[in-house]
Amino acid sequence: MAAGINLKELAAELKLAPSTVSRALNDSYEISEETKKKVISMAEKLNYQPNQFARGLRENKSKTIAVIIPERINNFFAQVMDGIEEIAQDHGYHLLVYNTHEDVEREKKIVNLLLNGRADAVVMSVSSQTSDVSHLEKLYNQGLPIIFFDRICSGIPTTKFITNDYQSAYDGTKHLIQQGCKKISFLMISKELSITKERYRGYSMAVKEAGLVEEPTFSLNCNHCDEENIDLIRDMLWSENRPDGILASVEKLAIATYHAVKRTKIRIPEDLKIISFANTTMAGLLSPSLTTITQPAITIGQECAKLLIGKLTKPKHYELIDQVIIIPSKIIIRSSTVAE
Amino acid sequence: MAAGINLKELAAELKLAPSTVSRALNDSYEISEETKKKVISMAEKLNYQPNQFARGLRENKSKTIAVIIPERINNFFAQVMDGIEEIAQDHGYHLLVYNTHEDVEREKKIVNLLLNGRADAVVMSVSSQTSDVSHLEKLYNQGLPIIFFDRICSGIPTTKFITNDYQSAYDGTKHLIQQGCKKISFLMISKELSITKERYRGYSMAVKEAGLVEEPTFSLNCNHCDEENIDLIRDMLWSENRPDGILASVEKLAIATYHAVKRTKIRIPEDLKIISFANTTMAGLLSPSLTTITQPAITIGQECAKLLIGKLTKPKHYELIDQVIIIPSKIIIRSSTVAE
DNA sequence: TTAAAATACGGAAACGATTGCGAAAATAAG
DNA sequence: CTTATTTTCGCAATCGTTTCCGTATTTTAA
Repeated sequence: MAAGINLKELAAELKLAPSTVSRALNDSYEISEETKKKVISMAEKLNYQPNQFARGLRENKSKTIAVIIPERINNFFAQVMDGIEEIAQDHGYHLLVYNTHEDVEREKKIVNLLLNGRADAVVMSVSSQTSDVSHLEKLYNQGLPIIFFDRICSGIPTTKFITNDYQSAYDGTKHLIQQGCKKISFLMISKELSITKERYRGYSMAVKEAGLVEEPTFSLNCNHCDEENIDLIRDMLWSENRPDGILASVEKLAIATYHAVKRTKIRIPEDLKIISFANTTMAGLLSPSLTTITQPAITIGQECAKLLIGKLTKPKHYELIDQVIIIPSKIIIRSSTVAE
Repeated sequence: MAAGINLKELAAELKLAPSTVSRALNDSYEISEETKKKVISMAEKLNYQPNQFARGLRENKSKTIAVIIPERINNFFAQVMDGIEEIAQDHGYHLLVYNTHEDVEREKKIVNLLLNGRADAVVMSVSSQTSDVSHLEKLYNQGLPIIFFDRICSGIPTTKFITNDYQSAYDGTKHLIQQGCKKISFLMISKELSITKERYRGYSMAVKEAGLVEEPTFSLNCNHCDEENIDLIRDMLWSENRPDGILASVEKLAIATYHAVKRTKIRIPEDLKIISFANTTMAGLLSPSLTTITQPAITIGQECAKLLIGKLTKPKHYELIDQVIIIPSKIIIRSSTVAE
């Protein structure tokens, strides 16, 4: 256990007071250049690393951001985190990452663990089960800066980053209609989710505008069990009045649809066209390749981190005002919606 | 900024000494049951949260594990992290996550940041560029428990978790041979990586045993740029003496191969068979579906965390001895290696 | 009844960094 | 040469816990 050297020992080595050494390392104007150089070189030589507990206790800052996501095996969230991490690393911030597995109870536990100063701020996307938000209010009321992305929580007055969910769902649905779809199904994982509501609005509007009927059975509320979802979708595809187009509001439901279709004789895109919100790099390799609404995930992560770190480092210049910032998605048309 | 209450304030509220309250909350034998109850109920009422900096400073423990991975947009690493997190959460540990992006310089910086007690232990998989391991030795010499998984670092005398890389590569190659392949290519991302060496050994052995020639040009050393990899593979597939089988040592190279094949008239599996180490859930949906060597990622994560937390909480019962623990992979045969 | 031991709690010193304040030493001004 | 000012640095308090002591009270043993 070759524990690192501490400030007092370093000071003793230099025959200086700890306060002087501290100031020298923090580049205080009170210390001469000469002394600073000596201190810094000695610190490097002895590989001095300031104890972050002592510093945190004194400054009440952890230089850490907590990121809470509902699932990890998902390119969208992975990309967002890469974006957050990039900016965070640039500013010397560390990332504490938590996966709620779409479970609101886990989410509550995790949020409670964040009440003791372990993180200076929180970036999160709520679980699909989250409707009661009292745990998030508690966090907010503690004064901890918090930002939501994608699956936002409108009840908390802070800044949120999303994509143009309404518009892109509208555009995606319209694309299906232009390709000849008459009976379009909307696949979702939870009615509670902000993204579900917005994307459904866009879908619904496009359907209405086209004068099509919106069958209630076409709005399929799936869950987080892949196998069950496949069965649900397959049942819908086997039914008398089956859809000829699908808008999947999340990637996993498009994947489930592909699996479901494999168990039928339905052909994509001839019998069924499908478009999905998705960030997978494999969209182009599926059979047929999947038309996607792709979210600017990395950018979202970067913007979240920029704003949050701005708020943490220059509180006077940055304000987490109650607003929703929209970064548009891109529709990438592939074979799953276009008959050859 | 409704800051939480601290121990002293809680003690004042209870008209007790801070030391007594601390002991009561930590269930010390020195405190009467009656007092304990009072203290605990008051602590809950006032929502007291012990300051983790003060505690960390005093105990020199952060209850945090650092996880360092080379990429995040990768199901294998995502699953490993889910496994680690599951066990960590059960034991009250938090996860600090870092992505090196396969960049050894970033890896060094990150490792250096971990020298100040921010984490109690480290779980990592090295970057593909890592050959000099002095930064990891420094970490080890500091006495910080460290465990490697998958891409291990044999120079550090600690416990490592891997899958049966040699055996599964051998089996995978043999499977290709049984399916009629005569000219098998081995795709890798870095010669330095432990997994590359082992998987290559298995491949090479199977090729030799079958009496086949191992063309030097068939061992393709790719990099981390997807586009370049696609070009490299396509060039190989366009060459006079092109392979009729491919063993991809990592998932992204199988994906790159599929992309490359799309730009040729080569048919899978008729003209080219392919098997790959991969953990994607979409293997079955690719066209044709991809035969994979799938690693027990979640289990690997769980085992890493179990051992590490055991070492941290009961140092006498757990030892991070210099050994490699093997958890076998599973070969899942799909259409990419089997002619119909 | 008295000494010894167990019980229950308080006081104060750590842990390692930062920083307000004061005091030397060096320099400038008169 | 004296006084004022600046530069440079040390002392000590502080952040919130935990824990080593010490002490008062109660219980047990003799």
